[in-house]
Amino acid sequence: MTCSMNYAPQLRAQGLRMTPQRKAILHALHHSGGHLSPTQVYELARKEFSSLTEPTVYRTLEYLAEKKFLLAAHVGNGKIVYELAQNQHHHLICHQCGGTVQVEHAPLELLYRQLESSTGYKLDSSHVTFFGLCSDCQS
Amino acid sequence: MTCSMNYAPQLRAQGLRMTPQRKAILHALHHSGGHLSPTQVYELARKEFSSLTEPTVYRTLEYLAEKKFLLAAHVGNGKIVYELAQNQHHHLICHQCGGTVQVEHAPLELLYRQLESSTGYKLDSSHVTFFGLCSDCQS
DNA sequence: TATGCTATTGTAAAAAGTTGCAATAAGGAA
DNA sequence: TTCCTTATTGCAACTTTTTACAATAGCATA
Ligand SMILES: [Mn+2]
Ligand SMILES: [Mn+2]
Ligand SMILES: [Zn+2]
Ligand SMILES: [Zn+2]
Repeated sequence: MTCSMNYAPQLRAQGLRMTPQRKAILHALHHSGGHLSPTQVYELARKEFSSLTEPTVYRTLEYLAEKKFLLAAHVGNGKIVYELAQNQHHHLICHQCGGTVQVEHAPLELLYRQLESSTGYKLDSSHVTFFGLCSDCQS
Repeated sequence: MTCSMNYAPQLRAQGLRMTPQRKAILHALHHSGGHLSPTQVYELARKEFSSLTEPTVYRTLEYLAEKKFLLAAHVGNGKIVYELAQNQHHHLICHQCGGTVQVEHAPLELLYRQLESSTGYKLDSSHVTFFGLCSDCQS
């Protein structure tokens, strides 16, 4: 747990408290780098804080995502995964082999403007998931 | 079950069999019109075929979606819902109140072309989910 | 109509995710 | 340091979803 990451001040700024459970969960997400399922977070974070429980993991992930510290994404099936909210991006997933490609936000800007003006919604700029067949799986 | 719907020939054309379980499941989706969760499908379809079981419902929904008879969508949380694959559309969901708006495919065409040429993927044309705040919830 | 192949289903058990509520502890204030 | 407020957690029970495998039943063929 002696790593550069320290979310305590940012949490406090929004009225949230820093707890050993949250430290362990954020730590797991930080060091894994990519997307983690709640089960994976539970397994990893438990190494930092062994008395961690599942309800806490699910609630924390959902809450921190709502507060914009995390991003939730749907990758394929019906599974939800989380990652630290850092750079803005989207996903393109092959529903054959599961292979994923990151997509920049820039090419979506025009579409977003159109949808916002036609629907009145203010769109989130992160984590849209597209599905398709990768070049290998098209044959 | 005396309604116009008859999927048997289409199923057969792909090597799938028509069973009373599948009839009941398709019937439920047909008459409800919109999106149904697996649990909702289970409850509704059981009225047509009372010995239906959960594993069959989950497997059937996933399989029929894979075979393009159904569309799967993620609406908010981590929940997956299904509907009959008919018209091509996408969804825009308010993550505050849950309100949803259908989005035509046309405005996505340009983006799709760009993503296909930049990634080599062939994109699915159905059921992308965007999130945002509806006009009411922006205040 | 009877037969055979195999797609589909049910069973039973486990895994994953959710809920309500009482107990705990973070962190601001005295 | 101690106290207080209340955000956060653990517990226990429950619901939803998944899995492996043996039994069943579509439907093509004769
Ligand atoms: Mn991502
Ligand atoms: Mn839809
Ligand atoms: Zn692929
Ligand atoms: Zn709203």
